[in-house]
Amino acid sequence: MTITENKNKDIARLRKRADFLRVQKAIKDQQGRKWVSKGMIVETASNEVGVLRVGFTVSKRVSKLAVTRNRVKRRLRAAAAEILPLYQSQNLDIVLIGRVESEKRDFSDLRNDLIWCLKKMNIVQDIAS
RNA sequence: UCAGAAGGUCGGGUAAUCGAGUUAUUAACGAGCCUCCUCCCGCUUGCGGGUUUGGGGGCUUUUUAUUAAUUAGGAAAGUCCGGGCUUCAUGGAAAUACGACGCCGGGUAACCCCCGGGGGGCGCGAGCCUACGGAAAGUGCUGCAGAGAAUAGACCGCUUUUUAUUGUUCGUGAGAGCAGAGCCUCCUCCCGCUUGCGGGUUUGAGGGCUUUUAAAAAGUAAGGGUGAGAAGGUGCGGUAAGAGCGCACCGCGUGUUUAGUAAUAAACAUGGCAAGGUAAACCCCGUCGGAAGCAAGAUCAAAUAGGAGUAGCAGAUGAAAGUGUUUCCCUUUCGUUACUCGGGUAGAUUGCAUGAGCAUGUCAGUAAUGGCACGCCUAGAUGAAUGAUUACCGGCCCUUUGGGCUACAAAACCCGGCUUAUAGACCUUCUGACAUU
Repeated sequence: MTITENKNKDIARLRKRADFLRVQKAIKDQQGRKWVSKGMIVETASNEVGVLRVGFTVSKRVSKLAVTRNRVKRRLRAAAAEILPLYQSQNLDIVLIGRVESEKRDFSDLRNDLIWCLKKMNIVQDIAS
């Protein structure tokens, strides 16, 4: 409703291959964290930018069809757009990795998967309604 | 009505909430440039200048916001052909390799594409399929079956000759009994004259052989059988049986004429007739072909390494390069002097959306297509937008208070094609069968 809420909607995106590789390396070095749920895999690592950034990875392992991969990516993006603005102040890089179930899973379950993963990694202490 | 054939169109819709890219408009804050007034300085006193003061106007632009428009395909796919575009090269001659293509004519920027025609094959038909030059240039391969599979071949069968054997009846069988016809021979009979020989539409009697079967030799490629394929097909003649051995028609080869731009077709004449298939096996013949690709390339540029470009001069006996390879000719470079300055990775910008473009009309053409007129601008991303969620509606199917299905598949420099995938819906023309009038 207010101006501040509108500003919070905009989440920075990870777009360079180097950024993705940095998150992977952080997890390998025990600096970052990774949690697997039925609908997606969530990887996190802290960054120096000071704001929350998110990236999406859907490989050909999910589906050989480009149509399906695009749809999975869009659903993940829609879920992230609903949840992540609430935690925008944390300086984290988050990578969401699509799975085979991501396409057919109910959208509400997909949303709960994201919250559950974040909670398990102690990023979110209280589940906001 | 049912079953088909050809061509074409479409391939979900509405609403609500939330959201993305591009373009344009407007506004705000900031930045840059230009300009006017003011201010300051100089002396040439109406001109020049400004690290200066204050204000106005215009243009460009980052970010944010508002509003509006627009945003996946018929195949966007496979990346199989043909081009545009870009860079590297770019001289002449000869030999040779590699690849693609292959009936004829036309269309096109071009094609392995399209259209029209011809030949061949399939279908009752509408129509469909066709990699469709050469197998008497050579080499290779050719399973199984079959007597024989490529300088053909004799298994069965048919025919002739020779040898051996019998047909029928009875009998389980071994075997026993018994006939007819033909031919040969001896005796008899008759005739002739050469008087012991010759002959017989003749009489009678006896004996032997064949007809039945088997074997051998020879002939035979018509028949059976095998096969995808067995030396053209059908009929008549012919023959011991057969055979293009002869003839007629069909097929095939050759030649001529006619029709056609041509592929080819038809007619006539002529040859008795060539010897399996495979060239999507090598190959032969003919035609064509530089290479790499938007991660091409261009611009701006943190970093890193030391050169890069232009012009002049010199030039050997040598080395290298000249785009498939080799050879020859030819050319250039490798040296030095002078001048100039950037270089180029990460990253950014560009290439990047007006094009062999689309729609309508008209004219030419059987058509593909082309000419003309008028109108339109229609995705442009780059970890990659073109959507997410919910509800309702629509369509099809079923066992119908309900359930199921709703496809294939997403631009990545751009066009022209091909190929493959596709739930379902619709339109036009045509064919066959049945029924009714």
